[in-house]
Amino acid sequence: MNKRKDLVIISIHKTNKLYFAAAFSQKGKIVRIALPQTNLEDLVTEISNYHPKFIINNMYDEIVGIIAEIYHGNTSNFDIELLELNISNESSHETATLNTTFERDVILEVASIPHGQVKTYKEIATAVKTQGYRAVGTAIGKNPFPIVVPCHRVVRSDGKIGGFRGGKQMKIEMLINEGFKIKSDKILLEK
DNA sequence: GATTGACGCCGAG
DNA sequence: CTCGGCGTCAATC
Repeated sequence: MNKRKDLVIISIHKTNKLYFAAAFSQKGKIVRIALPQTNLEDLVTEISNYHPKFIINNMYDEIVGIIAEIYHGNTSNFDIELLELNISNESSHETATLNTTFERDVILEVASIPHGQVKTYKEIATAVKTQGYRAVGTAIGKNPFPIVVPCHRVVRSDGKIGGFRGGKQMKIEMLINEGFKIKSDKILLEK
């Protein structure tokens, strides 16, 4: 699972029923975002799988609050500069969170999908100049910054929803929050 | 090398 | 519409 040794700061935000959390490096950059959970412990456990050394502090709660808003479909755009996009094998950055340039290319491409729009895995693949559609799916599946990097806005070419780390249900919920209509596992393009 | 994916495409029922 | 089978390629074993 590629554990990091650096100390991270976890900040938390709670909405009605869901807890949100993100891990920040010493430089104040986001190194990982956790998918929301109803249980606070599960949330922290998920992050600690990647960052065993952490402290919980409320200093970034506001940023995590913005992430929660995006999850709920608000249009607030997020400054991608806040994300740690260094690659681990490229520079032995102790704060690196991505593994390869391929992953970064894919993540950056997904990050460019505007609120309220979707793209297909194939379109992402074309954009990063590969025909390895499945490899693209795998890279998106490892997205360390869900919600902010809107991997939920990537669907299959036949209109089906496709997979999601936090379960297809959560992906569907996020798309509905953004105004999409979904019928029997397919997304309807005219909202 | 061989296997495994958050996929895509085509053809057969 | 559903399935199988094959294409493709990066990561992992």
